[in-house]
Amino acid sequence: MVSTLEKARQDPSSMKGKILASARKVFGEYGYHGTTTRMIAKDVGIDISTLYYHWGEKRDLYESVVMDLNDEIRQKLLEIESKVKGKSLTTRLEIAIDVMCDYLFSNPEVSNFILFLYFGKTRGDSSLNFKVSEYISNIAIAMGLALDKKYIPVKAKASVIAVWNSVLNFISGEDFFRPMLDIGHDEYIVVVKDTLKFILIPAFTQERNRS
Amino acid sequence: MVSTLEKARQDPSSMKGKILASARKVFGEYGYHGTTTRMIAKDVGIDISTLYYHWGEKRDLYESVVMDLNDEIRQKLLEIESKVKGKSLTTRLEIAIDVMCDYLFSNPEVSNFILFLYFGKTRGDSSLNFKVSEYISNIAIAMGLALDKKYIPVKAKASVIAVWNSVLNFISGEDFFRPMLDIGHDEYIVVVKDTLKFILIPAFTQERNRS
DNA sequence: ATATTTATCCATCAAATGTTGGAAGCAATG
DNA sequence: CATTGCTTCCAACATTTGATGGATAAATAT
Repeated sequence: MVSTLEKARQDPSSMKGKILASARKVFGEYGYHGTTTRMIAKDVGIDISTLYYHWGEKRDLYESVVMDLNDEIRQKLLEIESKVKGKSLTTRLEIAIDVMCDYLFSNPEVSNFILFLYFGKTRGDSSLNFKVSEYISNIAIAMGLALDKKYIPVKAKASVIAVWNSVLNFISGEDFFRPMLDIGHDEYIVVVKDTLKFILIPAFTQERNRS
Repeated sequence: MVSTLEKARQDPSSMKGKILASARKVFGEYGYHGTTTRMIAKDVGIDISTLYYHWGEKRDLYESVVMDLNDEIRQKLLEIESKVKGKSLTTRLEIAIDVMCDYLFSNPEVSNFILFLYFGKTRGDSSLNFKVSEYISNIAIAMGLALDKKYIPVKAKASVIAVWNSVLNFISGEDFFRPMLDIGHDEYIVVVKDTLKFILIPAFTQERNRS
């Protein structure tokens, strides 16, 4: 399963690849239960049987999307990790925010999909395990919030989670929030980046002397 | 519709009230499409026909939940507004975070429901308008982030949105995030409040001198 | 006590949805 | 050309799901 999945990723022009891309998109918009196999097939432009021929059950297709996303995000985080090496904490945060925002704004269905995964239950089968856990730890280390790889403070992890969530929310909630701000898409991107930096950088860079 | 809705809120022991509460819970867990009318009926402990007798179509029930939540949240925000009056900015933020966290941790289905509303599309009919817009502005004013009620800076609004989202995410994502932190529920609440304060208070209280 | 309204359930329907079988196209191979 | 294997579509099936009609009981009114 994994090998065929990777093949589909490597060749987005193949039918399996096209289906996977559409599935990601539609699942991301409507969630698991909100998506019908017919919707995905229609998005690809094929008959529903063809979809089943390539991917089997709906659940299997869904899980393939999860694994696919897992890989893609791990790669993105590795990219960030290498880019921030040796920089100051402020610069590290700025780079991380910029790279993640650029990536997610270019692939908005990604953050939507992940949020569904976090907060929505799927009837019947137990929820999938999206391996954020290791990501969080890696980010904490890359950001310099944890010194010892063995022991990462709860506060550091929680902070990373908060940041990660903020990013996802701004991207996924654009349709909801942008009208409130009464600005265009491009300006929205700038505002999001600025706001994230405005909120996050002081927290992590200043000395804390609070109760 | 509104009057009957309010009646149901006022009397949670009535059948309409019990259905509304169950609907809120199940819709919050599984989203609109993930929820079946039979699931709600089962949660209440009644036959599906009885549910339809009281609330009519699924969509109507769903919209009633939205309106119900709207009222409840508006009330919560008014409560916060009165509590923070005259306090320092730091204290205002602390109070707001505490009150909202306490409320949402006691009613976890609320934040889940709202997140579905933000990020999930529902097939067919257009999305409901959850009136966050006015909330955001009111909070910005109550927090002292905006001086002029007529003109609220984009940055202030965006900041409030970020805060609001962070709270919702931590509460809704407890099942997902708490295992990463390897702590219990009560400690999780403490960590969430601390993390939010840790991140948010410096951002809003310090003088900013950034590019 | 009788009539009327209200509330609940059982059985059922129609549409939507996940899934499959089989026929038909199509390319490569012998 | 015939055969084989791969791909696609049409049609259909079984289940789920939103929704309703009608019988029955419980409450209320007259």
